[in-house]
Amino acid sequence: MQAVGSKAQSNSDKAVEEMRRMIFSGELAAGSNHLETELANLLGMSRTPVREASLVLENQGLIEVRPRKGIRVLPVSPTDMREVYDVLTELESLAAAQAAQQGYTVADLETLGAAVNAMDIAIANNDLDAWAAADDAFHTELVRLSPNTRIQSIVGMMADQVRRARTVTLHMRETPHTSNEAHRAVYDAIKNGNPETARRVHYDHRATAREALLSLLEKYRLISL
Amino acid sequence: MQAVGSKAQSNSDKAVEEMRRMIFSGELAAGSNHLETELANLLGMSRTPVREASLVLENQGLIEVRPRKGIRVLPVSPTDMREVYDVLTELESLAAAQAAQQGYTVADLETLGAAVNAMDIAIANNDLDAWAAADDAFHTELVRLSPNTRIQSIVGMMADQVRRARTVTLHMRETPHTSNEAHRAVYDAIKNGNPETARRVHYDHRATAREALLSLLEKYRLISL
DNA sequence: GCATTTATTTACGTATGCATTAATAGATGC
DNA sequence: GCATCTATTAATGCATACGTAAATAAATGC
Repeated sequence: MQAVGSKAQSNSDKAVEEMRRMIFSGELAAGSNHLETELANLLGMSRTPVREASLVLENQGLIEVRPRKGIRVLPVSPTDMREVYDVLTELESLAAAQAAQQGYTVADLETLGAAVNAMDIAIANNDLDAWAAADDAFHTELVRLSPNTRIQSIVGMMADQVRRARTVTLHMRETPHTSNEAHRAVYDAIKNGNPETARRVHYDHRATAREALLSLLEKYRLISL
Repeated sequence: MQAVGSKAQSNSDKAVEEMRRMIFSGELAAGSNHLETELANLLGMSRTPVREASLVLENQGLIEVRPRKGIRVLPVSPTDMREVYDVLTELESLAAAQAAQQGYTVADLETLGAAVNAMDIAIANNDLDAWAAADDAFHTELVRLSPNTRIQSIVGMMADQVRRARTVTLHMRETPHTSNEAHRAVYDAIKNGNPETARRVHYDHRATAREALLSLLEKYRLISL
């Protein structure tokens, strides 16, 4: 048998998973360089799976492979964040519109609704980490409700970058109240089968979030994350 | 020294290039399966660079790696094309709007203008292949004029899929006159610094192209390309 | 002392070997 | 004749070895 969550994976898969985790946790800091041999030792495997993992992570935009300089964890600049948010804004809005068009039942929307509620509770408890987790869940579920699998994978990659930036910025800003209203409005629009409302509300929400983040980065002079 | 175009590349790079070429030319047919050893022999190298190339092409959505079944060239279905066009529609429209906002001079827009003219000439000569090449050039240059590098790479990947479908459909349809008018209108909107016009015209253009392609695929019962 | 050349180190790219294990063929029982 | 079990085949995942070339250090000339 095989555990539900994951497991039974190759070393190459484990290397991808571990390196991702280390990048997000900061164990592999942004801008830092690491030789293949170093990572291989660190992960207890040979260079081969590390090389394969590097290719995957490079394609995902998390690292850069520079022969003889090492594998470099890509720093995220304000410009990067603007690019990422611009893509997210367009594609998630379309996903929201398409989700609204699908004619989902309330049962289908359970996960999305749960995420909205979780965000409200997290705000009430002033628990920013729980809020971030619920926010992630909302956006993940939103694109999952779109039939477009390409949007799902692209948004997934862009969301990684947002996640990296958020580990730095999460506790710098005001508690995100208005954001929750937007999420609930998007949820309602999908539930009520109103594609254009869903699209517009989500679009504005992401555009607002983008500007809030960028001014935060500027305020704290965060030119590299 | 090093040739301008490419060269001085590793076997791994060559494998990516060659396999891409073979996929687009049909030498590696959609749906076909190929073992690592087979491709290695074909390309005159060992399995190692072929494996690395496979990972890259898998991330680009051109193939699927199925252990012991072989490397499978992914067929493109009408659903895939709809997904691809939906993403292209959103992101290229944003690129067009951003390009219009940049305040480019006519000199900056030379390549884009040349592509528009080339399309007109190709239509006049009834040369569909030249038209397709110019169309590619237009869309590539359009996103290059946007400052968003992520849009560039995502659109590049999606455009690959369009290219694959077009090798089949190009000679099936009517000569694309109206498409040229749209391209010129987008060019003009960018030149005149009119972001919203650029966005809207391009959006409608892509949406129209999508529907035209999908009805063509349906008409000829092309469920897999 | 500084620049330039030469020697050394070492990280990478690739080939190769091997254990593992999935897939297939063959054998056995009913 | 069909299902089930066993044996064989072979493709993969990974470790390892090695030649090559880049980066660094050392040496030489000026």
